[in-house]
Amino acid sequence: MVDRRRRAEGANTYERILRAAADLASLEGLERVTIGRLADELAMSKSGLFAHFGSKEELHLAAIEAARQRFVAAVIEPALKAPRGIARLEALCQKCIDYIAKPEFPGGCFFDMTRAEFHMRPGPVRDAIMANKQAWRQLLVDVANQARTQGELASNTDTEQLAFELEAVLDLPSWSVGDDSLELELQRARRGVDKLLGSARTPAAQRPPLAKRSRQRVGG
Amino acid sequence: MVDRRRRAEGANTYERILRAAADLASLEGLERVTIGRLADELAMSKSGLFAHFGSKEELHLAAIEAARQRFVAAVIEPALKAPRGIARLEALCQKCIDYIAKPEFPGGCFFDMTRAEFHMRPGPVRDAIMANKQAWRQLLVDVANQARTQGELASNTDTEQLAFELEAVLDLPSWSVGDDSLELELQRARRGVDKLLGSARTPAAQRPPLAKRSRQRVGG
DNA sequence: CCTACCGATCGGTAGG
DNA sequence: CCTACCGATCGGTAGG
Repeated sequence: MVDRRRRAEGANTYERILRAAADLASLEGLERVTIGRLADELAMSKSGLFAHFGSKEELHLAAIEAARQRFVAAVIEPALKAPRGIARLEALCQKCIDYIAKPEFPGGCFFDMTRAEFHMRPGPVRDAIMANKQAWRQLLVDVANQARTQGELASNTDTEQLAFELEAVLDLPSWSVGDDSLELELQRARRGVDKLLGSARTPAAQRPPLAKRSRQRVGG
Repeated sequence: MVDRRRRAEGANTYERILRAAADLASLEGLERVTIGRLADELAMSKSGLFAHFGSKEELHLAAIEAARQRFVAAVIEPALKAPRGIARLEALCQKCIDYIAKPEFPGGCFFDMTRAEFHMRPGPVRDAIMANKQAWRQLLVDVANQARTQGELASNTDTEQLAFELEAVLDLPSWSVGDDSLELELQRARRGVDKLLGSARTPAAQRPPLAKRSRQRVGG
């Protein structure tokens, strides 16, 4: 039964370890992703688990890479189906909110959590986390620039400022995961995104607000 | 020399422990504020330090209370010197940015860090951290309500939405403390605050933007 | 405030 | 992938 399920999920041990590691990191931070706790959770011996990695730091780096792939699959790939420009920028924001609403990681956003934990701890782990957050910011800037070039955002739009503001409202609800306030905070994030895009949008590029749409079409 | 300095700072052992605990928590999280590390840093024995508290959880709770007092002294008390309403709301935002720019805590905001760390870990520590964050949000709402009542914010302003958006842009620069991007992120936060207050402000309540003022008068 | 100590857990290794 | 083990550190206690 267990063997069948494992085969059906196509998850080998290495992948199962990294999934459990990223999930646990989103709940309590990478610091608490210890070899002993993971081994217990996966019903393995410590050394059996550890043998997949050269060190705890290598386990952390592998968990970050696994989390990156999950974020890309949950947020970026679906949003890239939307046409270039304002529709794609909106889709990125919507998918990012969905990714917290129906948590890909049980504790909220893996990268918000680990950035908080490691931002003052120099080393490869910090660098990998920060590189992912910077790539996300840059993606927002790039897609906003496309929208501006296409005439969907006002020509004087400061797209780096806009990306900062979008990231700010998209990040905040992470800390309400597991709390009664989550739905309200997510709705405020949706409205915040709408306000930011609405005020930068040119009249020709008006669309119904995110906060009032129950589902968004992202097909391209 | 050391004795003289201690007396001059008026810091007894208990206060010194809690200051070091909150500082370290802002850098690496409360999890890493261990009795052994604190004792080393303060040149005390583990048990001598531990004797001030009933448990590690009590130490954590005391550190949170000490951090609250430092936040109040650094941000809230100075801002409350500004007159009620929009000036006070602006002063709260400015002082909150200053509190990251010239860090009261070496790792950025103690409460941003510990909220990330504990939001999914039920218990008194989580509750105390969340209560502080909620009180800050509610203060923003209350002061915004005063501004609206005084006719400085448009009568249809959703002050809970505004407080969410202000908190979002004020929180984000915390994660750039210790990074080259800090100054730029702080400037974006200032501009974000200006945009939010500017678009909610009534024409009668226009003021020069935060982002362009080198210093703000907060006297009442 | 100290020394001395407890069992549990940490990251990691030896050897298979 | 396992058992068995290492020294270091954890939170906490005994006794002064």
